[in-house]
Amino acid sequence: MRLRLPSTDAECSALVLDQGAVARVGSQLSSDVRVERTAAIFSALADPTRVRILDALGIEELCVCDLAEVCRISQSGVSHQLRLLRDLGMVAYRREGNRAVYRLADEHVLTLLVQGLEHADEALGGP
Amino acid sequence: MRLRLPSTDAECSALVLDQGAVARVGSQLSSDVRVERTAAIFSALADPTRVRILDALGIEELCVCDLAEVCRISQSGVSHQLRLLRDLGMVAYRREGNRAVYRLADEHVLTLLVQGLEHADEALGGP
DNA sequence: TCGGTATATGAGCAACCATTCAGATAGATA
DNA sequence: TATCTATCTGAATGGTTGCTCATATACCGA
Repeated sequence: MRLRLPSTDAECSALVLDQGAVARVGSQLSSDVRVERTAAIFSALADPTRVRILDALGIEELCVCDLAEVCRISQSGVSHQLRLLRDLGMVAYRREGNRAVYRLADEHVLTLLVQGLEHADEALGGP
Repeated sequence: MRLRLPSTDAECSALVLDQGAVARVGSQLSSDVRVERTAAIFSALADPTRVRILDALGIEELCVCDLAEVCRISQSGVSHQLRLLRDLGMVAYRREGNRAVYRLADEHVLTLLVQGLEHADEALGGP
């Protein structure tokens, strides 16, 4: 019993070496939506500017202009990134006169970020 | 006292609204290397194929060919991604005859992955 | 040594993305 | 109302990247 039709990829003629393992793993593997949503979450943290934005908001809430200063990119650039983070529910904001004051949406975001930062520290002695 | 020279960006004329906040955050912000290393780690998890690879290896170790089957891409594609993950120290492998059997490098990788997966589950009821 | 098989690597391509520029929108002040 | 400021948004662009094809390397059995 084969798990899929022959690939269009010419090189994969043998298809599977250990059918048992493939079946076991295949049945326990996360669903496509779950995998894609996870990748999307990590994608949000996969850019230095966004990491800096979230790191900054983890310290205290800031308006767009000040975020631009802290992140050393244009205000427009920050705004684009903030929209992305907003759409993903990672940051929230309130209007205060002209300003839009942004903050982290919840603790969970900070937890994930901090774990990444710590992981980065550990990688110091790595290859 | 201004924190930097006037930006090349035409629109950011005011530069900073709350100098105090910018100074406070700027002094506590993570260093550039730390931020970039963190983004690099998250980048490794920012692709559905790599999430699938790590998720699969979190269940049991697999050879390249079987990983290709599980991830439904070509063997070459998996090999490229595995090299990336290897260079980042996220997976390790042993040779077994012709095969290269891959496994997760350490627990920390799985922890990070699982947190992302759980975060993805929570986002179900989101916007 | 000679095929056959498993993996790795390089080139090329199509898609995506982060940034900036230019302009639009909205609130504050006069 | 008019003006200034803060933010947002669309378009254009340079750079990155994930994939496949083609090929190279390495290991095994005959």
